[in-house]
Amino acid sequence: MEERAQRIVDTAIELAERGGFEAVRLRDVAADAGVALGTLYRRFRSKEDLLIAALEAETASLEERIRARLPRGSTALERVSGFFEVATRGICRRPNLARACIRAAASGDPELAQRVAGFQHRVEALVVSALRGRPVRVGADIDEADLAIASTLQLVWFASLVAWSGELQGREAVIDQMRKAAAQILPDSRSGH
Amino acid sequence: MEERAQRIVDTAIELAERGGFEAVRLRDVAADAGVALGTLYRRFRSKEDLLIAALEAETASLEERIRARLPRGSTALERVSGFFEVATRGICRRPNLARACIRAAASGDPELAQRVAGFQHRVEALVVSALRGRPVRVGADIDEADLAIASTLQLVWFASLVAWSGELQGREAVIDQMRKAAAQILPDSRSGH
DNA sequence: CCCGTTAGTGAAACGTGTTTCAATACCGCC
DNA sequence: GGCGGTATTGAAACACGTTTCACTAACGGG
Repeated sequence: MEERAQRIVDTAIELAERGGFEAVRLRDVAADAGVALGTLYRRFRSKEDLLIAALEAETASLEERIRARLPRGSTALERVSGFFEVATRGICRRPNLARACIRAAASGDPELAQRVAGFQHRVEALVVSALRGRPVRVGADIDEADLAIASTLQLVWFASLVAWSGELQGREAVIDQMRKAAAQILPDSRSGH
Repeated sequence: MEERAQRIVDTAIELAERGGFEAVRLRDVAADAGVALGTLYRRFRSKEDLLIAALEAETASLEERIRARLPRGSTALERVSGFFEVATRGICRRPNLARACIRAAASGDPELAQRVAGFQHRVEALVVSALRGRPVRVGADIDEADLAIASTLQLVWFASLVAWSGELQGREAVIDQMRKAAAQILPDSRSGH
């Protein structure tokens, strides 16, 4: 991404951190980033597009931190629960930003669906990594059963984060829900490996 | 709900059916319902509020139809899968309306969270009904384990519908995902009852 | 160095969600 | 029937996402 687009995204992240979705006023983003409104719209089709770009940037950094130290634990359940705990805390650390990105991701805009799918696949890869206890790349050949488990858990996480973003439940409830879901889904036979 | 509010919601549903979220222009809703814009805003705090009311109305009618003939099947898995198939088809029958309601439900507005939670609890009750093979009221005393299963499946369904509403996947993929998730979660020992 | 093309700018305009307000209609009560 | 209070109306105004456009700056090839 060119420097200009990067600066726009950074500005959007700053504003979102401060005041959430509504605080990301595109006139302000453009002004703060030092570009004209038209330039912003040349790079990003919509506010949601911009916030998905922010989500991607944040995901990349979060992913890096998580991959650096994969959750330890002797069973798949412990590792998967650990992953979701770390990931949830990481996301909820900046609640306004998170809410803004989640809202953009849940907007249901078909133009953005592929990008949101990319995010989901990255989460799935991280879940599979935790399942197996060793890193797995996005797009690598993944066992069908593992992928099915990861896919379901990722959906639960997403829905749970939407509920969190509406203040229907707290951060700990999300973590708890993921622990429960993981316990329900993971076959015990998988505990060792 | 008074007749006036009801008429506003009905009008919103009509417009949403025809053209989705954006087609529900509140000026048009007010005009078509024969009330002033201010009157609409006295009853509904926002566009999302109005669409959640539409969701509630639609849910009530869908719920009635589903309760009328609970999915048959000798195992919990069959019944639960059957429920989600019927429910998904019922919702996807009017895709524009469904997308509009889903978008409102996913907006993450704390003002509406309780109402969205109400919807989720109704779905949970229906899932538990399918699990047990007999009707369960909303708010009834429900076994903790059953509720945990229903809660997880309901979250998967919601997230899957969000993906559908973004045209990331088709209606059949949602049904398939629910079948898979149910198979993952339901303990085999529960098959009989 | 000039030229054509592309990116960027500034400002205005449009659409739609939302708010506001003065004027009016309605309705129960004395 | 008059009165007070509340609901409704009509219209305007505001905020912000989005589009448009005429103008200018930058830049790479001849």
